[in-house]
Amino acid sequence: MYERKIPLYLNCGLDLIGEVLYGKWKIRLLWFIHEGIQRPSELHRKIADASRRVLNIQLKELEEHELVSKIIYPQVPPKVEYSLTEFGKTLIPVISVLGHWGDKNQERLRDVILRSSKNIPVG
Amino acid sequence: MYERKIPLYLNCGLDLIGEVLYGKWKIRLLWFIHEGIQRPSELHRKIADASRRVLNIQLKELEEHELVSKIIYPQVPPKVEYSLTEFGKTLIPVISVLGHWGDKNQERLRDVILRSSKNIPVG
DNA sequence: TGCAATAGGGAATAATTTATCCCTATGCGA
DNA sequence: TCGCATAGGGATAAATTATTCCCTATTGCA
Repeated sequence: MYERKIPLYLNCGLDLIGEVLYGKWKIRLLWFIHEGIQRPSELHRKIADASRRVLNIQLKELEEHELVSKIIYPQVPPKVEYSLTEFGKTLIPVISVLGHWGDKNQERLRDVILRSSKNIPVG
Repeated sequence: MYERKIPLYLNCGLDLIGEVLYGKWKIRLLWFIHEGIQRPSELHRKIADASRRVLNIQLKELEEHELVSKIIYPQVPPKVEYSLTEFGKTLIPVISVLGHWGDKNQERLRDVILRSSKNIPVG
């Protein structure tokens, strides 16, 4: 397992929420699970850009952080279902706020992000 | 300059806000600037854990994303001041929501994060 | 039998992000 | 003159995160 070399910063609320939400696909995972997409294979299909591997790893972290819970049905072929814990559900309004801000400012954001990524000076 | 090899995902609002807020120190920078700490040297002192270099880079990205604006006073020794743009100010309530959730759940978060980072199974 | 679907781990590598170190430049005060 | 403060860039190394590829196992279906 990977061992951190730079310590975590857990001083304030912003550090803490950052720690559990930081990860390329985590917010999306939480959101899709919230929307009822609960089986790993479905999540993989929905988030096709991500490698299966990372999704598994990030799901496990979400579980360790008690944001989602996992039920393994003793069947073959295997069946697994994720759902939000009560704690995880409290994050949904927070994620909503993020999403709304992004949606509301879509055009401008797309514009500045693309311009910045191409390193075009601000006109 | 670094050239991306994996394309950006700019589909929904969550992707977009992620793109501008992703970066180890960006939220903190926005917050401190919001609180009136505006000169680079002050920001460096406040965020002492970060290397000066990255702060400069992330400030420049925030500027390219039109969240902060920069005034360079033609003086020696140089004087520079950052402030939030109108657009940047609209992010403050969003960051507040993040911070509040983190503050409210401080203890639990600290607990699960530390446990997870030490790879101790959920008891 | 051969292949798809299911869930997921190991190892190695690539991509990306941060950190470290050193350099420029100027005026002020000891 | 020496050293500090100011702001910030270049090159390179280190740390972190994500991707790719390959492997396990079982049942059902053609």
